Amino acid sequence: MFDKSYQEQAKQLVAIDCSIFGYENGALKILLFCRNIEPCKGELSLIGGWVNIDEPVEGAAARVLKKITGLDHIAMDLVGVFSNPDRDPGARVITVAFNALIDIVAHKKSISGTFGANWFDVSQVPPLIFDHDIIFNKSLEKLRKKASHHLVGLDLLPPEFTIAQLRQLYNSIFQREFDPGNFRKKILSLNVLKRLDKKDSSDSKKGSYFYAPVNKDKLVGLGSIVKT
Amino acid sequence: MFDKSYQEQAKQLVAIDCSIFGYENGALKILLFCRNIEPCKGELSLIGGWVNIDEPVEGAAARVLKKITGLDHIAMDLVGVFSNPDRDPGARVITVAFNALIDIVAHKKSISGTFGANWFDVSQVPPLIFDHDIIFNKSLEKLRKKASHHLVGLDLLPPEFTIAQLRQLYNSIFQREFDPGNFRKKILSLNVLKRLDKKDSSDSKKGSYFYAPVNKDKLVGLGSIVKT
DNA sequence: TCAAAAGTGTTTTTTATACACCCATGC
DNA sequence: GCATGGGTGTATAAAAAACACTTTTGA
Repeated sequence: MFDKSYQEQAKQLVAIDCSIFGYENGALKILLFCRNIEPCKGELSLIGGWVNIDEPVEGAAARVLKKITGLDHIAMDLVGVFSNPDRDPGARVITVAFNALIDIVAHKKSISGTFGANWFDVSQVPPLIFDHDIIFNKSLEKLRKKASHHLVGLDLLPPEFTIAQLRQLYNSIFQREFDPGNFRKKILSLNVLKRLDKKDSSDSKKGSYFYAPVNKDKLVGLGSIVKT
Repeated sequence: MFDKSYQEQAKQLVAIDCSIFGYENGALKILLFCRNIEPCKGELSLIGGWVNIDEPVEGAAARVLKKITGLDHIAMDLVGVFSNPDRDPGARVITVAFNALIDIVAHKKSISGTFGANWFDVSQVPPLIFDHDIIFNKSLEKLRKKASHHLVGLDLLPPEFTIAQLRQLYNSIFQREFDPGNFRKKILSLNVLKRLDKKDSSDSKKGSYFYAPVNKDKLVGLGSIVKT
């Protein structure tokens, strides 16, 4: 039901922006970049990139993430489309925003510093360029929504982790304290984690067992994990 | 963190598509259109339109909806971005998909027939052009997700409705039978509807009270209405 | 009078929450 | 031994689900 033919229609610039989340030292972090072109050169932003005409927007996001992190198959979710005509003072640019969740510990060395990238605690994010503040806020909201019915820990934590580490991650995502006993029961009742024979002794004298997902595909549709 | 300057980047066509949902005679319906331009002229599709360079994507969607339905302020939600390079055989077109919920009864006359538009029961949707089948499926999924924590009835039903009508709407959205007693209790416990003094006698001898929202703004964040 | 849907009440089950308490161990 | 976080159990509260029953009234 198009009211103008394809030829008559104006084309426009399309970009993607990614909120790259990581988790380290009990805090949820986001990767921010020092912009190296005008306008707003030198200011902080989410990572972005153009969408080429021969790739879907998810492809563009994956390409940018690969370049930044060296990783394929990063967990990604659509956050929204930001398209106010004047959102980018350089030109009319429609941007599609994604969340990306990565395991900082395993990949920190290759990321931080390069591309002018630095991790920031999500509770202490400085002002960003354009509408990136708005995008970031919506990203965080989406992350919380996702975490409430999906074990996001498995993307943000190393492949083997303790229940306490997962709980602390949830504490930092939702900015509240989950009861250790109840959280453990809830998570284990989902039947998606198996206990390993290894223990982690860095956080307690007794040591706590490592867990790993039984099956990465079984981590969706878990019902509510936490109330929102 | 753009790797090419604005000038070097290829521009592209951006469109919106809307899944317009309505509810009538106990069935959830979607408005489909007979496409009047090539390619795929004469086949069925969702309603779409180009995004102009001086408007956000939501603006384009609202503009198209206004043209089709005559209505402003239609409830809209982002469904997703569909951008496979070959999704539209006519050209590379990135489309942003939205859900729109409208009250069929009040506006049917002005819609059906015009623009080659017709309402289809969501359980009997014929094949659509391009990737519109995929878009439609995702739209339905999003509608269910929204309905599980938001009283979507208030957009799909007339301004005054009975609890039974709302329940039947939920039955048709989720394709299951909600218990009349429990559904009533759940809805009324949300404290967002007020009972009117009028009764509707079309569905029962006894007649049932009409209800209306106390405040349109209070209909978000209601916690879970139905389990998903 | 009776069928049919509206509306209310009760019981049972499930789930969430609060919190007491034992366990293992490094200091 | 004892402080510390891991891990388990239990008691309570809240929510969801199942379902019995009462009300109203047109046919």
